[in-house]
Amino acid sequence: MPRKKADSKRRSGCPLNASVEILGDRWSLLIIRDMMLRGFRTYKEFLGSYEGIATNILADRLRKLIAHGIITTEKNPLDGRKVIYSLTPKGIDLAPVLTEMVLWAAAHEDTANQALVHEMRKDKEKFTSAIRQRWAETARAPKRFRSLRSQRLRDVDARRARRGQH
Amino acid sequence: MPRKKADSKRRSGCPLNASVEILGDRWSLLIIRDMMLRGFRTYKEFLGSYEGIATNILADRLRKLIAHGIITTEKNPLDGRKVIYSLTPKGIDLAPVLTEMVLWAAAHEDTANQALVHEMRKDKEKFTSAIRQRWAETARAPKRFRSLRSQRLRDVDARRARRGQH
DNA sequence: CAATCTTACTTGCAAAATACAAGTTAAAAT
DNA sequence: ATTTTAACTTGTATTTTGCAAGTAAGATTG
Repeated sequence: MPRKKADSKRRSGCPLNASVEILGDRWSLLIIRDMMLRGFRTYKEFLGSYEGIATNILADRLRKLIAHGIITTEKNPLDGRKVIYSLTPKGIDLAPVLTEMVLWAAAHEDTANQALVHEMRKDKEKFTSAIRQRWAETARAPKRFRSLRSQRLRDVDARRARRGQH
Repeated sequence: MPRKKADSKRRSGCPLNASVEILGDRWSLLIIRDMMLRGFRTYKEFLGSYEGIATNILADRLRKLIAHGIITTEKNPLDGRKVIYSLTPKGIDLAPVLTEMVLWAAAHEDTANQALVHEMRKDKEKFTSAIRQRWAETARAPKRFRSLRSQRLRDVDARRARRGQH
């Protein structure tokens, strides 16, 4: 079974064209950014992101990212409503692409988040390997239990806080 | 006069969002690839590129790339019909972005052009600085005369060849 | 345990972007 | 003087996007 498969409808075999066909829209990379940098894992979190993606577009993009093997889903066993989205190795490999796009815009456009940019610029390698590190700790199977447990604790806290506000 | 200017309509200040709003479509980066890697400079060359961009879309993308300061135009003084498109420093700074996108797709998708990919993978820095080098030689003002002269000679050759075919 | 929330979606429709075909205009070549 | 070429523009159909309003399954609350 081949791990790579040619998309028969592709306009050309150029690797840049492949990237552009998969990632070349106004939302896909922002979703990946939210997963990679902000640790977002649920539909609701993506919906709440600052840029304000529409719910139908979000559903469509998630579907496409899954189809391209960039993310995967699993159910949260502690709350059957929640779907947990995770980056695959292919997805986490987009870290250098994101990094270069951030650095380019930071150099040539008027943008915010200079702290992030400085960290990236200081040592790209270090930055992307730190991303990988966190991903390996939270998203991969071996340590899943810890991850789910801390998620559950956070949920309990959130509920308690909400009650407190009413 | 500030070299960077905030786009008031931007969805967020995140640098990745800026990149995605400027470059996030199916054609812009392909045009930049053709300029950077294939040395394309004219409308007709872009139109003839393998992926087959539609003429109205091409005109629109070129206009937007100019508006964003990524490319510039000048008239070819030897042929008043021709417009010469060039990458600006901001445009050539996209080389690392292109490189990472190519390497990502080459690693995870079924793509062609393995020679290019190997060269990129062997030494990214070397590759992007070679791109810069060529750009500095052909696109910048100081050596323009040589560039235009060789263009004229190529035109003459092309005409001679066409006549030969009839 | 019935009513109410939450979460992750889907559906319908208007507006915008894209693609395709067919012009148009200015300059160059014949 | 006529034809060709280069760089576009102008319709128009199709596709994609965005917005508002559902819906269904599961969890929480009184």
